[in-house]
Order: sequence, then C-alpha cells, then structure tokens
Amino acid sequence: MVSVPAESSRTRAMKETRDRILDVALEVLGESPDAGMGEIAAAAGVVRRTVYGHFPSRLDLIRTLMERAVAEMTAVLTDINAGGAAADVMWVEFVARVWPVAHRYRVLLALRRGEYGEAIHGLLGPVDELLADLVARGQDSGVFARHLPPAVLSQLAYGAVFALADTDLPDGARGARAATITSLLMLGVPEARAITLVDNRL
Amino acid sequence: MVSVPAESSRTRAMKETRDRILDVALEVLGESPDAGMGEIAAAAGVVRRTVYGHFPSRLDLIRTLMERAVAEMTAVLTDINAGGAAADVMWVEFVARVWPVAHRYRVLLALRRGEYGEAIHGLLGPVDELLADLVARGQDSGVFARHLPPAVLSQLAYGAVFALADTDLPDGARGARAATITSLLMLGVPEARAITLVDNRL
DNA sequence: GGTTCGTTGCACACTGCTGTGCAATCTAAT
DNA sequence: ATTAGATTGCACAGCAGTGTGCAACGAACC
Repeated sequence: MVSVPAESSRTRAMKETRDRILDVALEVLGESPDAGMGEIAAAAGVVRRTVYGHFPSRLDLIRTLMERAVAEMTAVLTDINAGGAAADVMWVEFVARVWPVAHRYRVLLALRRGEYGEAIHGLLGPVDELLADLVARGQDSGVFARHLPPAVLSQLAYGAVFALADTDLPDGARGARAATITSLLMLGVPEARAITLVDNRL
Repeated sequence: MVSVPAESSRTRAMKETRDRILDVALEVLGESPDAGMGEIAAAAGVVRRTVYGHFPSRLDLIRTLMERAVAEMTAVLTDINAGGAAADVMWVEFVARVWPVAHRYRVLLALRRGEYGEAIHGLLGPVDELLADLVARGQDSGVFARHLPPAVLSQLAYGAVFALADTDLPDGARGARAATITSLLMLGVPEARAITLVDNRL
C-alpha cells in the first residue's frame, strides 16, 4: 500500500504548475529549441523566477523532459517486444502507438543537435538500442533489407516518422498511415506488404 | 570581353582569405550551427575583426554560404532535368552527383531550423521546387509511390540522403550506394529495381 | 489570527555573442 | 621610399540569456 500523503491543496497546486511548465516547455522547445526560460515561463503563464523555483537550471528542465519522453517510449517498445510478433508487424505497432504523441516529442529530434546534445544523447541511448535491436531482428529474419547497418537504418526510419509527425499534410492524407508506409518502405518492406500490414493494424 | 582586372596579387590574396572563410564556415557551421563569428574566424586562421571586414554581419556570411550551395544544387538539378531520362534514373543521377559534396552541405539541413530559418527557407525554395517537380513527375509516370504528396516525399528523401552523408558508416559500406538505395526505397521503388538502377550508374 | 510557503516583481552580476571604431602593422603596388 | 590597403589587436557599447537574492504578496494551513 502506498500511503496517500494527504495531497494538501497546496502540494497539488504546486505539482500542477510544475507539470504545466513541463508540458508547455515540451511544446515551446519543440517549435524553437533555442527558446529561453523567459519564453517558456511566459507560455506557461508564470514568471521566469518561478520556473527556476522548480528547476534549478535550464539543463535540469530539459533533462526532466527527456527522461519523461524516453520513459514513455521505452515502455511502448518493451511492451511491443514482449508480444513476440514479426519485426515488421512490431514496427507497424510501434508507429501506431507512438504516432498520437509523436508531434509532442519532435523535441527529441530538435534537441539532439543542440546546446546539450551530449547530455541528451546519453538519455536517448536505451531507445536507440531497442529500435536498433528490432531492426536487426527484422534483418536477420529477412523481412527488412540489409542495405544499411541496423543502428543507422533504425535512426533513419524513426527519424522519418518524427519528421512526418512534424509536417502538415496538405490534403486529407492520414499522417499515421503515410508515416508507417514510408518507414516500412525504407526498411525494405515491399509496398504491397507494407499496405497490407498497415491496413490490418489501423 | 570582360576586362581582366590584372588580378593584382593583393586582390587575389584577399579573395583567397574570403573563400577560405567561406569554406571553413561551411565546415564549422555544419558541425555546430550555433558557432559564432569568433569560432569561424579562429578556424580560418584569422581574427574575428577580419571576418567582419568581408561580411558585414553574421547573416550576410550565412546568406552567401546558402547562395553558393543553392546555386550549385540548382545547376546539378537543371542539368539532370535537361537529360530527359525517367524520374528514378534522374534521382539516381542526382544522388550520385550530389553525394561527393553532400557532407559539406549538411549545413543546409542544420540551418533550416535555426536563428535565420526564415531567410534560409526563401533561398532554398528553388531547390525544393525542382526536387518536388522531379518526384511529382515520377509519381505521374508510375515509378514513384503516391503515399505522400511530392513536396513532402521529396523533402524526406533528400533529407535521408543528407542525413546519411553526415553519418559514419561503421563497416566498409559505401555511403553513396546505401544512400541512393534508401532514398529510392522510400520513394516507392522496389528493391530489385533500385539495386539495378544503382549498379548501372555507379 | 498568525504562520507557512508558493509565487511574484525587481534587483543584480555574470557570461557570451554581435557589431563598430581606431590606431598600429605589414605587405604589395607605384 | 612612399603609399594604399588588407589585416591585426584592442577597446567599447549593446543585447540577450542565465542564475541568484530578497522583500513583498496572497492563499492555504494550524
């Protein structure tokens, strides 16, 4: 039993502002990765000084953000891996599960090459490994092409997914479908099979 | 007749330092797009003040850099377009011709989402159009898939090429071949045909 | 009612960058 | 030898962002 710590109205309010800052920061930094603490604070309806009250430094804020995102993605990936399906089916499942929040996590890509690129890279390591393993299994079982080593191919493929999640598709194109097909194609899955896989899942 | 202005040794030397600054800036900014004028100057073996002697502002330097790159790429693209080949053949030719200098031009991608993103986007417009047209023709003639509108698909495909040009391929994988195949795959070209196309060209 | 505590508003010092001014220097041109 | 001009070294102002300190406010808590 986890003792409910009474959640005094103040503690709850404080946690709310903290979460709001994090949510807004994800959004703001996704649009302009160089946004300062002032911008983030303003977008969260709070004064800059308050942000420093919750996160001692800008790096601290970003690290928390990253840990959040990485935790969520690893959870999805380990869950999918437990299913024991074929690699291409797993990939479709992965994109389908990640897509709804992918545009929120475009910050992942935006911040890799940034001021704190080094610190971020460490945090993203687990996710990269899981994806590379998935692609490697797909190559070993013959469903994915071998024109690139798994570590590189996986990065390219999920990079494409996030890039698409960040794009406004002009006509009524459903983004999730297009993103899944595109990534499957570059993984070497034939178009016919890609379409079959996607239409079975979605 | 363009009068040869005698190329006094001084003018030539000055042009050399100017070119060296541009070359080095391309390199430095490619690695860290936020590099300052000081960094660029130091890398060029010159004092910061000298850089300002050639380029009145940082934006001016970057704009010159972009104009250079865009001019080179449009030249390649219009030349290829004049050949009248099929779209997938044209694409292979495009990657083959661009590849040798692609890693120098990773700055194109790095600076799109930057401080001067707006100014850059305008300069890159012509290149984007040429690529989108090429992909659109390929879709119309049935060699490229239609899972995405040409403007988006072309961006993704050449984004993948530049991303690969910026990656150290671990084993002895020839980058140009892998990049061409990967981009062809995501354009919807079947793997067998992609390999045939690439091996015929290279 | 008084206290606690998150929040606010303002202050400040510090850093790192941009862009400019100017005298000094060194070299190619005359 | 003198001059013109590119480069240098240094100084400066300006701006933007970070992180901190502190008094004051206001609402929940006892």
